[in-house]
Amino acid sequence: MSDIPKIFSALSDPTRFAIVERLMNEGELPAGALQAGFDISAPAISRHLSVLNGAGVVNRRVNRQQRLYSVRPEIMQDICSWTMTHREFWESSLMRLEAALVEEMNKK
Amino acid sequence: MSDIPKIFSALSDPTRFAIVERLMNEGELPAGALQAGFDISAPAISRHLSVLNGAGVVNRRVNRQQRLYSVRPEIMQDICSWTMTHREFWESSLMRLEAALVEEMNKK
DNA sequence: CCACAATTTAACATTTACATTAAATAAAGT
DNA sequence: ACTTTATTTAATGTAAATGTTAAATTGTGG
Repeated sequence: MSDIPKIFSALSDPTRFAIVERLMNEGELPAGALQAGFDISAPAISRHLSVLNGAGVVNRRVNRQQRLYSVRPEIMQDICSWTMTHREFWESSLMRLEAALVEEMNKK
Repeated sequence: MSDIPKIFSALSDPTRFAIVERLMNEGELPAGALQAGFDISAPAISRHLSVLNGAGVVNRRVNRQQRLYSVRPEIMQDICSWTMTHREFWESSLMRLEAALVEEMNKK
């Protein structure tokens, strides 16, 4: 299994989170296209991309003088799977909360 | 919707991640019980719990001189929901990857 | 009220994260 | 070869995170 805290660390920065969302919505993009839209320097974006790559969140591909980045879908599946391993906990907890709310309503 | 990067930030620390997993498996626990098992000082654990609480990941409840902590199930649901909003992206991507693998197999 | 137990806050040191500007690298086009 | 384009690496400063020990807080019980 993959290192979930490391993935979360990569996604904990708002800029990196936005980059990943953009890549999922728009597909593979070069570093330059990602810089546009973030009020931040090119080296800063490059570092963020390097962090994402280091955590296995994105892939890097070279095409001419561009570096194209894309989200590794396995990472999203890993996060989803992690929530699922605790699904019994949170689904039953939420049901108890809902039941407690209904109780409250009936009392008043 | 909730602040996913903030939740990820809270869960990016290995100690905090382990605390949250323990709380989900064992249920509500006092700070002291959480300290045991982590080779770290009580104030450090207290700070980690405060960070988790600040991000809305855990709830704090007072009972006698103990502070009891538990995971807020909504947070797990929020993370799960976030992956689901991008499900089309990652499921189709994974299918393409699998198809490409099958192609490779057939060639050889 | 005093002592104990559980936990947090304060003060401090150290490491890590993130931004910037300037310089380096890589690939193409002229 | 020289210039332009795209991106990264280096050097540096500053802010934030994390750990420690010591002191303060909060609640129980003699």
